[in-house]
Amino acid sequence: MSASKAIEDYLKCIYKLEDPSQTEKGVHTSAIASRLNVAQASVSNMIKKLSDQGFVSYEPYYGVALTTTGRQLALQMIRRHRVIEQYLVERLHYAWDEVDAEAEVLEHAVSDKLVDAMWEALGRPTHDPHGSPIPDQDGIMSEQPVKALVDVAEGEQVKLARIKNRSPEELRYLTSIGLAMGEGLRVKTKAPFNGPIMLEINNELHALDYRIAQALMVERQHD
Amino acid sequence: MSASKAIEDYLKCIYKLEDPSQTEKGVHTSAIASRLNVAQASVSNMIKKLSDQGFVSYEPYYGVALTTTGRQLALQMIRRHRVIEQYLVERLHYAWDEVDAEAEVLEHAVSDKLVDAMWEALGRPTHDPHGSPIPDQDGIMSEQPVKALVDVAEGEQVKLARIKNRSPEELRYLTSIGLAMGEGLRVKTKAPFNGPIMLEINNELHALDYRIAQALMVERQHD
DNA sequence: AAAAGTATTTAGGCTAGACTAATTTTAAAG
DNA sequence: CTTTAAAATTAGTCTAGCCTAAATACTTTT
Ligand SMILES: [Mn+2]
Ligand SMILES: [Mn+2]
Ligand SMILES: [Mn+2]
Ligand SMILES: [Mn+2]
Repeated sequence: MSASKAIEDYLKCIYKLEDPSQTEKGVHTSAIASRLNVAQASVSNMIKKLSDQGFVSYEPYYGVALTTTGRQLALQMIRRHRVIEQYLVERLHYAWDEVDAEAEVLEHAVSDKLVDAMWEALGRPTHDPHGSPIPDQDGIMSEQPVKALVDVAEGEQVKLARIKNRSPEELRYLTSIGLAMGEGLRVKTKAPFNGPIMLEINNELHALDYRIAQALMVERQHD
Repeated sequence: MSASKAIEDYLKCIYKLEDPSQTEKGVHTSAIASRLNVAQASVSNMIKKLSDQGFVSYEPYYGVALTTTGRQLALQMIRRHRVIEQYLVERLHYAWDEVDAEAEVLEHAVSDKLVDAMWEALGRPTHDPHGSPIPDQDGIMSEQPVKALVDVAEGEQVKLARIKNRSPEELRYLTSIGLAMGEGLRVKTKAPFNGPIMLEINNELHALDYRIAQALMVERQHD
């Protein structure tokens, strides 16, 4: 009996919520509920099941944490998702704002064999169309040392390395101002109070909202 | 609200059962139950739902027939299934006995956009890896005038045009005796009482079981 | 035309996942 | 150290699909 679509999405969600924080507290059920757009009661229910099946450890009123098994399954799903995204862009002419919705469904339907066939056909890619790393067959994923655009100092020249944003509308907006993976940009000014960030892209000036900038990860431009 | 996986499979199943017979009676619920491996009561239930949603017309104790809407959806699913099969063989090195299981799941997960992208990438193929015709975007499917191998007269030379069989084991067996799509063969003798059929393939003689031969469709060899 | 045999439907249950409303627990504020 | 607010759990429903067992309705045989 393999994991259901629901279980797969919950594990993926928990993985993404526990990753960045590194706080000693577990993932809150409310965070899961809001990310998956389900009621908190539904999460409580599902967490109990995930715990019974050994995918998470759980302390009521405290938080959830993936077990080794759970993390493996989560990484397998992330691999599936990202390989599919990359394949759609590389081989079937999808745009980077179209792949996430398709992958979100397909990830539950493809076999391991198919994922590996796509991965091999692409030449074992290491990153998806948004710059996120693709775990290998053993679930090992290299996290690149990139930093958030909002932390870049004024005047610095960087290039776009990763976009942690799945909204098609926002992705299209970024395209429209000339941003694409690997594209160079310079931070001109940063308004206070988490205000807009002025960017120079292709000799054009653009004001980028702080919330959007938070999802953009950059690395120093190799001269 | 689009059709569920279950509904899609039921419609596809009904389509295939009503196609060959051309009897004036509808499709029997027992036939659906045995083909889908579910209990008859489950079929009764689902038929009621399909009828409510306008996919089939239904006369209790008589039979089921697809409506125009139902047939359209069924043909869309068949298109999806066969495009996926062909894509897996042509682009991802699948063997013809491996594609059906994968397609049976994927057909419920792919978008129309993806199916069309695969179809275009392949150059708008007209047939799947087993020789079955692929409906076009409007659901129009050309039925080729082939005949069953069991109806071929002794001595006749024909070529394999289609295999109505999804069992990986039997498909591999056919491969092992030298049969592939388009492969030429000659019927040497046909044993009585639906007995084995002796075939000459590549100058080798093979005895083929009648039940397997029923699924093989052939056309006259173009000299 | 009645009896026996099939085919089909009905009745009643089960599991997975979701929801709302009500309650309980923990955290934050005064 | 209370009071209040927020977070999480429990209780009770719902829908989709499936199941088994029992009751009907056709069909065939005698
Ligand atoms: Mn998903
Ligand atoms: Mn992505
Ligand atoms: Mn299917
Ligand atoms: Mn096929």
